[in-house]
Amino acid sequence: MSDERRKFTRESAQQRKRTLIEATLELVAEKGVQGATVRGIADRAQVTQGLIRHYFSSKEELITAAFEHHMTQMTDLTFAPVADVKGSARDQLRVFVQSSLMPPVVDPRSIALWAGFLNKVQHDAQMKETHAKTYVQFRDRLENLIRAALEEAGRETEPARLYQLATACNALIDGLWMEGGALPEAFAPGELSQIGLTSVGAIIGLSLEP
Amino acid sequence: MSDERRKFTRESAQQRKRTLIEATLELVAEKGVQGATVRGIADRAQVTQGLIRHYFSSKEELITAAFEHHMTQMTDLTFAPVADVKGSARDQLRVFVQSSLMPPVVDPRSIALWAGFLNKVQHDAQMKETHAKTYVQFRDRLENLIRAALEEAGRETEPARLYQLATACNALIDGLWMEGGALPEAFAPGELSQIGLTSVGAIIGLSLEP
DNA sequence: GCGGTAGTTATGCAAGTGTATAATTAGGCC
DNA sequence: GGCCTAATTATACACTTGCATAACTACCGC
Repeated sequence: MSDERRKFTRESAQQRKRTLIEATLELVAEKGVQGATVRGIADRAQVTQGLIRHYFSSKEELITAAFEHHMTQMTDLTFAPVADVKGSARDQLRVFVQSSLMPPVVDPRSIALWAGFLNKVQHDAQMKETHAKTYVQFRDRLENLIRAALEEAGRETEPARLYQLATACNALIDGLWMEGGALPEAFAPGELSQIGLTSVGAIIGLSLEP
Repeated sequence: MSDERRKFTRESAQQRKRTLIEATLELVAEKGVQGATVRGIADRAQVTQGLIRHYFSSKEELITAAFEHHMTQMTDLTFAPVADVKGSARDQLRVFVQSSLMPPVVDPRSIALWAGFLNKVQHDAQMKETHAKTYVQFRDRLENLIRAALEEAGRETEPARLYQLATACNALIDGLWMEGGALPEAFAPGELSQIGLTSVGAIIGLSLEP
């Protein structure tokens, strides 16, 4: 009697979409966008493939939704820790750099997702916009933190210079993030944060170490 | 008379393999590894798909060969410019940083390839090794250049500190490389090199600007 | 010129792909 | 408790995929 019709429970649209998106992200991280097949996603989410079409009009739409969900989550993850800091601007900058270079932000899965989505990002206008927006958001936040920390130390900085500093620090953080995710075993816990703090401090000329 | 058998010319194994590998790299950059189908690669190389099997026992093998070819080429591209520099160690470091942040090293295609191959790199032992080796090679070269430049300036540096400096500069370069490739329109020509030079100089405490 | 061989093309196949649609059934509502 | 509808499953289809194998032909050595 193995050919009984599968039992199921109804779920809210929100809940189901979320489950499907999370299954999608898992598979994209593991096998890339093309490797994340409709059937694979359905299996992972413990539903049948037809249900995907019920919530998303195409695989394309599901992928886009998953990408947006992931980007939002990454932004939240990096911005949340600094929101709790009540200390000086320098402390806020320090926490921002540190938390950007620790799990769960630094994670092989994050890198895999970034890489998995990149092709789509370069071809799909909507995803490209989401990507650019997230980048600018991160960079601007960093620039503001740097400006505040420098002002606090009594150092006025002209905008062009500030832009350069933020771009450099952003690249440094991204590079460490990438290396930490791509070669996880190459770095001890806390090592990336340590290097990040020292180097951002050197770039902007203001020590961030306690 | 459209059903005539296709005309062809015989080529050396080396030449054919190279053509196939280059077609593969183009397609992986455009659509990722899964999107680079055997038929698509054959089309791009202007041969029929059966020929691929004649030179590579599987798609897997072709992908691996293409990856290795690409990594070798990237390494050559970054190391060649500095080999021509006869000046001081500081000059060599300067040229290394500059050329790593200019075309053809900085290129949307390079990023797309990096991203396209990443999944395979994380799952395939041979590709993982090639990747790690290339990373270490680049990092060590950078470390040696930094050490030489600092020594030249009369500054001895302990190994642990040197390791940190090299890792940080490496991350900075990688981050700028990534951003330049992923958001090409966001940077003016020469801007990445400029930011790279200033920031590497700040990190190691030795100005690289002429 | 002229075979012969290996480089190349053509064809076929089973498995997997996204999408469409019909058939069921869970669970809220009266 | 028994409908009724929307959530879910099941099935089908046309197409693509990597791989295998048979058929052909360009070109080297004689």
